[in-house]
Parts: sequence; structure tokens; C-alpha cells
Amino acid sequence: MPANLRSTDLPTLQDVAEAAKVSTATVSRCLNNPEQVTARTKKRVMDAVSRLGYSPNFGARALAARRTNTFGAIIPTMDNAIFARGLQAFQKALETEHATMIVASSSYDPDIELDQIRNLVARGADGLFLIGNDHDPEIYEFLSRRNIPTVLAWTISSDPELASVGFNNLEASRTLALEALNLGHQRIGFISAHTAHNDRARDRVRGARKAMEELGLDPEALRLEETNYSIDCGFEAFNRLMAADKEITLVMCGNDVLAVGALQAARHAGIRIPEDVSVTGFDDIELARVVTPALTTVHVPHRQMGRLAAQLLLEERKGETSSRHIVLDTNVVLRESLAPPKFRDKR
Amino acid sequence: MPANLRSTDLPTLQDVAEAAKVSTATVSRCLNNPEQVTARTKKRVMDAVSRLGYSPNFGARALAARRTNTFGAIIPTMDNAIFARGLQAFQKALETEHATMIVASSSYDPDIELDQIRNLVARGADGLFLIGNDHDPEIYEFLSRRNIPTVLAWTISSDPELASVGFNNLEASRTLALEALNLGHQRIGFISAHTAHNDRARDRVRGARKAMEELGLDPEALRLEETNYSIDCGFEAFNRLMAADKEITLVMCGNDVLAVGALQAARHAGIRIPEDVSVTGFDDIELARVVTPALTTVHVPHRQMGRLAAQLLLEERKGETSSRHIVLDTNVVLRESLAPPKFRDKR
DNA sequence: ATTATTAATGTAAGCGCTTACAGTAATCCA
DNA sequence: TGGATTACTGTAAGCGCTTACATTAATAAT
Repeated sequence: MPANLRSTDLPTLQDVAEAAKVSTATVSRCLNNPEQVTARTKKRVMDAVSRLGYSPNFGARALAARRTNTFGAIIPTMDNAIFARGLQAFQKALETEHATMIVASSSYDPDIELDQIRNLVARGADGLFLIGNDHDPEIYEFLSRRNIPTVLAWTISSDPELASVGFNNLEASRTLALEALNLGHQRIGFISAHTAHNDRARDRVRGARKAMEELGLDPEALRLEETNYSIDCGFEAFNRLMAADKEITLVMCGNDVLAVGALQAARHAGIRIPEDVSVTGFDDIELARVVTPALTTVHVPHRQMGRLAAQLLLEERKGETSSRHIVLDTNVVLRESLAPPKFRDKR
Repeated sequence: MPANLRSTDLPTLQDVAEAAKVSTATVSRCLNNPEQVTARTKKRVMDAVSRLGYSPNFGARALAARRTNTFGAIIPTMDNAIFARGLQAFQKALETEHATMIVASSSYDPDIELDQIRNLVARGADGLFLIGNDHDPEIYEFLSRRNIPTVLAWTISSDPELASVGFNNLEASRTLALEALNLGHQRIGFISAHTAHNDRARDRVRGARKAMEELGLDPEALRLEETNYSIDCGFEAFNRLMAADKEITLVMCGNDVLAVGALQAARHAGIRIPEDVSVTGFDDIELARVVTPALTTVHVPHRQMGRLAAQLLLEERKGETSSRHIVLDTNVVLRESLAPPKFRDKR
């Protein structure tokens, strides 16, 4: 170990350069543009690199190069698995170009989201992966002022400037609702995540209403319960729904987590699913097929979204401008929790 | 916007200093040691900061200050929820000191883990949060050479040098096994995650064997199936187990995810749980109580581990040396999937 | 062999911040 | 009121890298 190296300090490019008897520029080139360097000197340098256990200082590199090969992802929550698969795919796609991902979560809070975006940008994110359409105007301003490549996922961007890869939440929800309504359900409840800063949640509710309207039901008759994102909240919301109107025969849920909560609540209350009440979810996370009864839900292309988002971002960096708004298909997955309503004697 | 500022460039400390008509040093102090600055100039500076939308460049700051207030967490997988709660608690505890977390996942691969550690350290992590005890020797060497505060979670460190906060996997598994064996089970299968680079998985198997031994059963008679980490793998492992020995009455699983797969496989095969076969899990993730039948499992203090790990790391940074090895309790959660074996006619 | 090209390497100027040190203004005490 | 403290603020030297440009070595062309 060189004498000028305290044991707690990492070796620097400088150290490598001295050890290999070349300039720092050459070492840098070996690492970043190896084709510009003779095989012989390259070997000398690489030997020194591994001998010293050198690894470039990220901050210094970002500072000098003004890019980081890092992309930031901000998801509303890490708590459940909805975004996990998408992120995994995003990361994997980045890896093919040796780019890396950093994740942050906003806890569904617009202020935190802005903070996190600032943070990731300060950390040098070359681009950003965001969920949904509904963001603080300040965020949009920030991103466009800084000219930061961004792609919105899980939605279709309403801003032509911002790339997106997602699906039509409204249509998907409408399709599922039509499927259910055609079975004969008339009294319908909907358990949704809070719709305030959440376009996806809103669209899913709207889709259900639209389906009702098309089939001649009053969309305003939909009983809506908004709640937080957890199984327990779904549990309670289901109970509130049934307490408010015991003749509901179909409870649609804005996502699978809430639906699982609803299933639990039903069992707890001795309500049979789907004999007494049908329940549907949305997302098709692993949970949906594992639960009893298995959940009828909307399958969402998590992985594809993650992968394509990474591609868009990487292309944008290369200056390629490809299709900026990718709309993917969803499909209804019929499982056990949805059935025709049983004729029930009105009290 | 100052003329020297291209629209795509972030404002710098310099810009703020000019706008506030002070030196860069003063701006820096306002941000980092506000008590050293007069209220009047502080206000001038802060106004300029918000007017310009300034946010410090992370890389430059890390480079100059030689610390980042950032801690890295490396987990084996993001795919399921086992580590999510722990991480969330870790992050939350860091926030109280305005520190932040960056996450990476190793996919249970020691090589990737080393890469990720290098990466996080290059990114300036002031400390590291790792899962388990089983790491590449190179990792230990790297960490001690660099003097990087590290805490191992989900385990009890076998290296007195490295702090840890976890629980005794062997004892926890043994306790659960005793509970089950005392019900009368004799033929036992165990579905485990791969034990190769995974001390937790190994200890859980050993715990079961130990319990068998204590009760006079041959520990070698335990039928072990190792597999990957997923519901589907648990499904297949269960089938293999039952194909190999149809008189098994208890299938212990190294974690809840595998156990849920086992439950599915049983239902699929028409095996009733717990009447025909009992199944146990480990971890007590949300899934465990939601599944039918609800899973008997070992409750693990995810949140506490995350929180305490953050505390240890923060203390270490302040130079406080507190208890370096925290051992937490686990407890068996009895639910529906475990019952006494039914007397079965030996065909 | 000599010159024109091209390829490989070196030199040095920053990137945006923090902080030791120096300098200046404000406050204290006799 | 003058000198000694003390409290702020400024100056400037890096932190560890990348990269435009200059220089030197290798190769091609005449």
C-alpha cells in the first residue's frame, strides 16, 4: 500500500496512475474509453487498478463528467409489491447499458415527491422514472427547466412533452366493470385508494362509473369508499360499505391489496365470496392468485412498463426520439371471486 | 435567471453567493452551520436560494466534505416483502438525523453483492446495512480496510468486529419445530431457500434438525428440498416432497413465501391443510395471515431491526460505541396451518 | 529517408462544493 | 476611550475525477 494512503482512504485515480506509471488521463481513458488505449498500457493500468482495489469516486466522476449513468425512480410506496416487479425490470434493462437505478419513495405525498426528485437530481440522475400523471406543477416546472429526461409509467401522459409508458386505467377498469355488470350486478360498491393526488385511482373509479352508465345504471349510485393503501384499510372499508348498504352484491377495489382486505373482512363477517358478494381487484400482483378465493382482477404489464421506460430513457439520452407514448394492453383475469349475484330475498 | 446560467444547468453555490452578495463560504455555512451566520445575512442568502431554486450538488458536496450523510442498504431481493418493512424502518430512523438511504439488491449473488457494495461506497455511503452473516471474504476485507461502519441484520454476527442486530434463526426455528413435533409429527419435510450463501436458511434447517434430535428422532430423516425464492418454487418443492414420501405429515418451510407455494400445491393436489399435512412458514410477512389456511410461522421483528440498525450506524458515526450486537426475540405465531397429525392407516 | 497522417499519451483546467486560515467588524473590559 | 476578545465573513486551496488541447510516438505515403 502506498505510503501516502491512510488505511481508511480509498485509493484514487492518482494512485493508480503512479502505480502504473502513466498519467491520470490515461487511467481515466482505460476506465471509460478503453479503445483509445494500447493493449499494453491498458494491462499495466488494469493490473494497478486491481492491485490497489481501486474504484472510482462517484461524486468526483459525476462532477467532472456532468453525467452519472444513473437513473432515478420514484415510486409512491415500497410497502407492497405493486411496483417491485416494474422496478426490477427497469433496473435490469438499465444494466444492459451499464446504467444503474436509484430508488426513492414518496409515500403518496406530493411534497415528499418534490423533495425526492430534487434529491435524485442533485445526486446526478440522468433521467427520472415517475409513476402516474398527477404531479405537483412545481415538479413539471422543475423538470422542464432542468431539461431532465423523464418518463411517466402506469399511465398515459396527458402532457405531450413528457414520455410515458402505461395503460389506460379508465378503460381497463371499465372493461372489468362491464364484465361484472353483465353478470347481473346492480348494487355496487367501490373501494379506492385516495384519489386526491392519484390519477390512476381516479381513472379506475371513473371507468367503473362509465360502465354503469353504459348499461343504464346511475353512475352516482356507486358507493365509493376511499382509504389508505393497506390490507387492513381494505378490511375496514369493506365493513363500512356493507354497513351502509347490505344489498351490495359487487365490491370492486382499486387495487389487489384493498381487495384482499375486503376478502378478509367478508370471511370475518361470514359473508361468502362470491356467493353472497363478488369482489374484484386491480393490478394482478402475486397475492391475487394466492388468496382464497382467488381474485378476479386486471392484469397490468408491470415488467413491460419497467423495461420500456428504461429503453425510452436510454434512447432519449442518445438523442434518439422514438415513440414517446407507449400504451400497453391490460386484460381481465377471471378467477374465483367474481360470480353472478345470487337472487336474494329483499329482507 | 442569471445570464451565465443555461436553462439546463442547475444554479450553483456561486450563483447564490453572487445573488446574495456574499462569499461562497457564507452560503455554504448558511446551509450547513446556520448558527455561524448572522440572521440578517442568513435571510439574504436563503432568499437567494429559494429564488434561484438552488439545491446543492451532491457529488461536489461529497467530494469536498468527504462524507455524504447517506447510508447504503443491500438486500438479497426486492421481489417480495420480507425486507421491505425493515428497510422502511431503517429509512425512517435515518430521517430523524436527516440522513438518507440508498438501496441495492444483490439477487442472492455474492459477486453482485460485492459489486453493489463497491458501488455504494463509491457513491459515498457513510455506512452499510447488510443482511445476514454469510458474505464473501473479500467483502469483509474491503469493509475493514476502508473502515466502513457496517451492521449486519437478520442474524447474529459471528464476527465481533461487525455490529449486528438480529435474532437467532436456529433457536427460532428450533422452537417452532418443537412446537410442531410435540403435536406428534414424525415424518417431516423441509423446504428451504438455497443454503449455499445463506446462513439464515442454513440455521433454520439446523434448528429443525436439532429439535428432532432432542425429541429422539433421527435428524437425518428430515427430508430437505432446497429451491429458489418464489411461490412457484415452493409449489414444486412441495410436490417433490410428497412424491418422495407420501407419509410426511409436516412440511416446514424456511420462509413464508415458500410456505404459501406449499399451500397452493397442497390444495392443487387435494391434500387438506392442516388435516392431512401441516405446513409452517417463517418471517410472518403480511401474506402469512391472509392466506387460507392462515400460516403458522415465526414472527420476526423486521421493523425493530431496521430501526436499530440505523441507530447503531448513526451512533458509530458519532463515535459512540454502544452495544454492538443486539439480539431480538422472535415468537411463534400459531395459526391454522399447523395441527396434530391425523392417524393415517399405513395404506 | 522524409514528410504527412494518425494514434497514443500527457498537461492542466476546471466541475461545485467545504473548510482552514486570514481578515474585518462588533463587543467587551478597565 | 483604547486594546483585547469575540463573532462574522472572505480568501483560496483542494476533494478526485474528465476532457480539450498539446505533445510525442507510430505508421503511412511519397
